[in-house]
Amino acid sequence: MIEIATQAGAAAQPRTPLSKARVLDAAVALADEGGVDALSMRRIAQALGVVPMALYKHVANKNELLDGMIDVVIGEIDPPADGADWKTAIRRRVLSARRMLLRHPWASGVIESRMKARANPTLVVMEYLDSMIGIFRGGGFSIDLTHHAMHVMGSRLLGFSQELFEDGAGRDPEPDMPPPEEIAARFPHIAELAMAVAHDDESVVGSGCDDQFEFEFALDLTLDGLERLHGDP
Amino acid sequence: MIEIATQAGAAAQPRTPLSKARVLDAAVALADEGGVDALSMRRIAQALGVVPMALYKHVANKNELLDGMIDVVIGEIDPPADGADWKTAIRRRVLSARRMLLRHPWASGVIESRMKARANPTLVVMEYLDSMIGIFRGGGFSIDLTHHAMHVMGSRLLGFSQELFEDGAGRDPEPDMPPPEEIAARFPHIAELAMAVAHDDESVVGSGCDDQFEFEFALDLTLDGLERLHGDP
DNA sequence: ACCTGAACACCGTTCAAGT
DNA sequence: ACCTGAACACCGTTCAAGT
Repeated sequence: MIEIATQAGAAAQPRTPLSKARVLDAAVALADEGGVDALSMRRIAQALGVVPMALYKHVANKNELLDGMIDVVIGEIDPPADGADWKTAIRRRVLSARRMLLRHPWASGVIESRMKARANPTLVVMEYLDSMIGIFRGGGFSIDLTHHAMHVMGSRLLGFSQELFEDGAGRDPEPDMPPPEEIAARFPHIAELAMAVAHDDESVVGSGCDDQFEFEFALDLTLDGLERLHGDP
Repeated sequence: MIEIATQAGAAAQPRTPLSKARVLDAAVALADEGGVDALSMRRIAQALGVVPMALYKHVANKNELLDGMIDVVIGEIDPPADGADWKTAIRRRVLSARRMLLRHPWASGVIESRMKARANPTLVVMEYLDSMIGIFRGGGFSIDLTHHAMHVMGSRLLGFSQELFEDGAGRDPEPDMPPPEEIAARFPHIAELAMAVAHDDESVVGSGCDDQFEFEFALDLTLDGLERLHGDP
């Protein structure tokens, strides 16, 4: 009876044994809902009903955990559509990657921080890059142009927007900020642009700026540029 | 005598009173030499010969410190060259920003993390953006095209390379990485590219890839694309 | 042999005690 | 009134003690 009672009590925390996949899934879920700041070894362990040290049996350290989380989300990107020309194949895959990033807003920051830390790309990321290179090569790009294309695309290959600022809506008004009219007077060009954009599409609430449109605009400008270089060498 | 001895002892730590500028300069210097991970309130205080809490008289918290550091390095970017057409004016300024980023490798990460935190851009950053918008407008860009141009340029306006990976040289060989020949077999397109690049310019040691050239290549492809949109609407 | 609690060396920031 | 040391609530990770 004592054993049964103990098992009933243990049923609150999952009985399925810990695995690397379960640790990574818990970490991704935690980051999805609370952002990357809410991600700590202690908190992942708590979510799994496990003592913090138990995690270190499945991931060597936090960096390996982050790499594993990257692999999980990269795996969500659609495989390359076959039969399409290089331009639409690249385009579709990048847009799929962007949808993944919108589901996992923490991912771009984690990927970037792992790059800055001079970490090696994971095998999953290399697989992704290899397949992207293959699309350019299959489209008839020379090795040199493919090399340049990979640099030109850069993080956009993974759906990064490369914008300076995120959507401005829902930002805390800072106390030391001058009032809007003074801002407008000091930065006339920003004010002019903000006015025009706000007036342009009144339908969209918030930023008054269609992120998806701007992303595709920039992506197409880049792909068109590459196509031109590919066409007349 | 005791007072003199005390002053002589105090001469080891700077006697000039603390100011926001001195705090920021110390923080920038610390980040320049040790990276952003070496940056902590406690360590800045130590470098200034001051108790940690003394910093909070000049910066409200660490976020305000980071914003101040951003302002310091943005201030190092050359002012816009007047008399030049829009394209060379933008080009020169972006290249100046890139030189700044190479001097302060931590800056891009700090700027990005402040963006992700949905912080408002500082007045110094807004001044920079306002002047960049002004260059496009002065070059005859319509409001709409200027708006798109600012999105297309994105973080490249501040000299960001937007590359997926930094220079691969000097990276720790990870233990779980397969041997090079297996990598080459699993990722044939990457291998082909790496071989070609390494063979291409044997003069450059390390990555075998000219970062400055690739940056300008991508920048010019973008500016050419904008010029084309500007020219034939 | 395995698991894990306590401990270590940090961190940003608060707060009360001391001058 | 001002300054600051100790303390708080964290963090990733080590390590020895207990089973």
